[in-house]
Amino acid sequence: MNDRNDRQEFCEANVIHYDIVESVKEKMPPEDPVYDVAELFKVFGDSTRARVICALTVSEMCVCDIAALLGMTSSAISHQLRILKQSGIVRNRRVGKIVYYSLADEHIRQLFTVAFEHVTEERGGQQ
Amino acid sequence: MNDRNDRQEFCEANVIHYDIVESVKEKMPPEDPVYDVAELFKVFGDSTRARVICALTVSEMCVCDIAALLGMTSSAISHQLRILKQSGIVRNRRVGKIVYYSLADEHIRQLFTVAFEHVTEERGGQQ
DNA sequence: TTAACAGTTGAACAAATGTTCAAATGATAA
DNA sequence: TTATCATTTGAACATTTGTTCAACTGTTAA
Repeated sequence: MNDRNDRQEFCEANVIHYDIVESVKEKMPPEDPVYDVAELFKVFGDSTRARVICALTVSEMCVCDIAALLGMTSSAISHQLRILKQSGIVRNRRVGKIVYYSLADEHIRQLFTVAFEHVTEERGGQQ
Repeated sequence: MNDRNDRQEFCEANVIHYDIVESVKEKMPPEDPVYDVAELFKVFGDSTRARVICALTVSEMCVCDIAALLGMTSSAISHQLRILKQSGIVRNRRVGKIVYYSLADEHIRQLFTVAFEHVTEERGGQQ
């Protein structure tokens, strides 16, 4: 399309280190999964949802109990559970009027475990 | 403070399973770290920052090159790098006019690796 | 059927957030 | 010194987002 090689889509004007930019462009993970990862982290990045997930780490729970545990309304929790379900983070099963939610994937636990290690080590750490 | 026992701060009105709520309340991780974890995930949860982090996974880079690589302005990148630095996710070193940024912690790589596994396994998975 | 209750849903609102733009640093070279 | 360039910063703006409120499902029990 252009006069030069077509593998650089970025604006050439301000690049300082061509070789590094090229190398990183080749080696960094493909775009789409990165957006998916960001989307996953975004879902984790709300304190209410994070607390819900931590609760479900311990035990399956119904909406009512989660709301009571966290001191919030069932409506607010239900809204968040819907987001968590859409993201494939939680599952639910219905027993009569009650809907029980639980974690859908073992990765979730793993991610929170590593994240906890990070923030607890950080205590009194750099900056 | 109340007539009953004082270990339940939650609203009793709508709790269905007292025992489970009590049990989860005891076993779930303490509040403060959960908020820190949510904060960490929130920083990861922006696609620009996630892409910056993925780039820095490959190599240390300067602001200019990151901006060129991602097709964004240096200003936008600088704003995000500031957030990443404040969160202890990246470090920087200055060489003349140029400021190089790199990942500050090995946990970052680990978290992104597990997250990538999750989203790639999910492809064509449930829901 | 009716009443009661767990849960869901949509609209509305306030609060938080990311990018742009312009101006300001801070370092190099002339 | 002055000019140039990489980077930073603050204000402004549009967009996104979480909670509340009210109404609505859908199931159980009378």
